[in-house]
Amino acid sequence: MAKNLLIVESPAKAKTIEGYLGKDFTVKSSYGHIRDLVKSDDAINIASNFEQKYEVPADKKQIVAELKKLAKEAEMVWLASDEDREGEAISWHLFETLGLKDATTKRIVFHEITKPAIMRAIENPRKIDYNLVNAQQARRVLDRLVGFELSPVLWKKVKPSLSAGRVQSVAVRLIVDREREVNKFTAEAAFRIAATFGKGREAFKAELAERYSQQEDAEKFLTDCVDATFKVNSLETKPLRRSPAAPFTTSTLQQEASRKLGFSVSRTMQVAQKLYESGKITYMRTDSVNLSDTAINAAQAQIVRAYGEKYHTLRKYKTKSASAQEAHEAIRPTYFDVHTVDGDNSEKRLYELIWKRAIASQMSEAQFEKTTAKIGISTRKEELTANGEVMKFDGFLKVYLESNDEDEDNTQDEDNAMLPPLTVGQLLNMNEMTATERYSRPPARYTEASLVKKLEELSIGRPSTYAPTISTIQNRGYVVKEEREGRTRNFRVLTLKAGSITKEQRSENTGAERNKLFPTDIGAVVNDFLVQYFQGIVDFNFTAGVEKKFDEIAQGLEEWTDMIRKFYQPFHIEVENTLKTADKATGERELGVHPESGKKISVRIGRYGPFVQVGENATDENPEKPLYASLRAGQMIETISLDEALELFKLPKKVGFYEDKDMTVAIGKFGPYIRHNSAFYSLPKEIDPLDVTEPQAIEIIEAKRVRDAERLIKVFDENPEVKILNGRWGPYIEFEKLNVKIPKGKEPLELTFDEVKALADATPATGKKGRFGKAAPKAAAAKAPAAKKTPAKKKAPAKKAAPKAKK
DNA sequence: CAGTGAGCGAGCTTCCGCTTGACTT
Repeated sequence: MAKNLLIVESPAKAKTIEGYLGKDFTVKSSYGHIRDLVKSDDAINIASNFEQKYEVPADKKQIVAELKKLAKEAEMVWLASDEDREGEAISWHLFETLGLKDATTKRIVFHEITKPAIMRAIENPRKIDYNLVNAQQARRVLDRLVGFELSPVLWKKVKPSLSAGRVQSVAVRLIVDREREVNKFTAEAAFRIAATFGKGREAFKAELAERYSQQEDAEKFLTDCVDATFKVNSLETKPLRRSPAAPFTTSTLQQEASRKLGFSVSRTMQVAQKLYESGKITYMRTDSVNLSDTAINAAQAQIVRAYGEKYHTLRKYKTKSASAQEAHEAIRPTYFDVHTVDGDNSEKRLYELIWKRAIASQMSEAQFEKTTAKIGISTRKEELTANGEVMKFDGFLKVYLESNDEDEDNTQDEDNAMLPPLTVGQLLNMNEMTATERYSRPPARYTEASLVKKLEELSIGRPSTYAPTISTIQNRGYVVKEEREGRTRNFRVLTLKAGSITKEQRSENTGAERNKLFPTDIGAVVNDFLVQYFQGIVDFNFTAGVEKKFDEIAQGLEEWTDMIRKFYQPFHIEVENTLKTADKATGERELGVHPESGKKISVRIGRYGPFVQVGENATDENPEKPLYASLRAGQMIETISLDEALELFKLPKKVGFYEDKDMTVAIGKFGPYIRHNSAFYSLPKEIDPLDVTEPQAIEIIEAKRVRDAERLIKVFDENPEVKILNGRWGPYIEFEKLNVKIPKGKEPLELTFDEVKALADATPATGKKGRFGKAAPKAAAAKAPAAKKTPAKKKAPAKKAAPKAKK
């Protein structure tokens, strides 16, 4: 039996440390927090000084039991959870729950998992820091009070099952605000003048700083240049240096993996977790840019060996973020001499990114020489500017270049091309000059990763919660991650070449979006409600403010219950007042009146989502019912126009008659469809649902029947609900409601009913509730539909069309 | 899976931060 039990938070960490410490130590993991506030409303007794009721959740019972047993047998228990607020609280919960004794318990901390760091920690034990624990309790209690008092207000005033919280509600607000900025934005066009000079490889480009909003002015400029001579007025050369970025934190890793690899933040974390568990990288949930001395030395050795001494520069990075708690190192490879790893493609690519970024962070600056040439025009006082950049030393760029969110913007291309040798006074031959109309761009919508960046800047959320927060706001239906098609827009180009000016109109696609976050109507309504009644909570500085208080508590300068009381009393009064006085929020907006009937047309949120209503609600005096139509995907209450709303009432519409039944056309969740004899037939994209003719509709129905017939391979006489079908991935068995795979090598047509039944019995039922069914039966019904919206599953329906079309 | 848009009012929903599995396509 080991004399010492050492408890850390993560099992992977436990394994590593066990290797450092030898036989006298058993190292175990608590798997994070082992206790939490009870789920019910009596978790915090407000009248009794915010006394909390904690419990060990079901999935932690086993761990706690094991730790308890080991603790009893050990001579000394070492609590080695992280050195931050949450970590200190974990140690305290362990102390309380395991029934530890002061005399046989030691608290130790380290910021890096290296042997010297661990040994140093063991030589310098301390006691649990109760100020820090109190700061965590304040954080926990505040979040619970906010979340569990605000959410029920939303259930009453907006819709059941909604949620609000210190972090998620601000995240939604950022997205709603940004969407409104984009909607408000009007693009302004201006002509940019650019010219090319020189021949072949010596050709270069120069631009005019001024922009012309009027075409006449741009044209005048070009006309003036027809007979002008061009001369180098001045040349300036100056050195330019670029430094590498700091090694990754959780937030910067998520951003770069999104930009460079196209990963969602949750994918990044899943892949990083795998790399961490297999010992390839250090811990992936960190806000620190610090590297251990061991790491710095190892990186240096790698760089010197691979690239030479002059490529190495020792650098120590300081974390910018004020809220950083720095319990870990930056994310880096465990061993710098491992350049690539085994595993699937995403693991390889993410590892490579982490390796390069960490190595580059210890490399020398890149050096450039930037040349600026001003070119005079004999007929105008303005000058053209040409920039050229020559790299003198690549430095860290040998391995890594950080990208930024504006990389897609290629309007400024070739900005750092090379210039040919030039001299002041030199006359230049102009090849071509253009005046191109360019539009200003609206602020960019958030991606998952740029939202994380913004939240981190506001000190909202922690490395362990960025990815879950982004899932939450999508699962609640406040936000959707979507593609949007752009529209074409014309722009004018004037070209001066060989002494004459030509004008042409070109077109570009604008406003197209990929994987951007859009607010939904419910997101906007909830946000506006919270902004109106709970300004203080959704204020962007709310978290920063309470964090300051938590710090004071951690330093022992303030009593945590005092702080919470000062917050809670006014907050709770606001909650009560809002419940009493606020109207139900539906986001209702009046669009105008119907051009023919003169009836009022309005949009609002109903039980099944946003819809348009024509006419007033029925009353005793006026029993006529209003007309309703749901908004379509991509339409919003805030932006829908009267014409678009009227358009929605053109469907469903009768198309004709076939086999003694009506055919109607409408648009559903999965696009336009024809309905005939209570069956549905999807409309191909090329056909506008408003223009479908009777023969077209019949053709579509017949085609679907043929496909269905081809799909059916065999029906069993024993049970007509058992069939062999041809699916997207070949033949499969449909056994009542269950889909069953056919084992390889079996001929589908030769299967007997008994064989099929045996296969079906061996196939576990897949019901959507299955996953939540056991652990949280109550949550199953509510969560199953929400889960459908997860982005990972979106791909399937999109691809479905392809194989079908081929036939 | 694709019509709906009221209410007799049961019983439910919900927060943020620490950690990993165990699920399916």
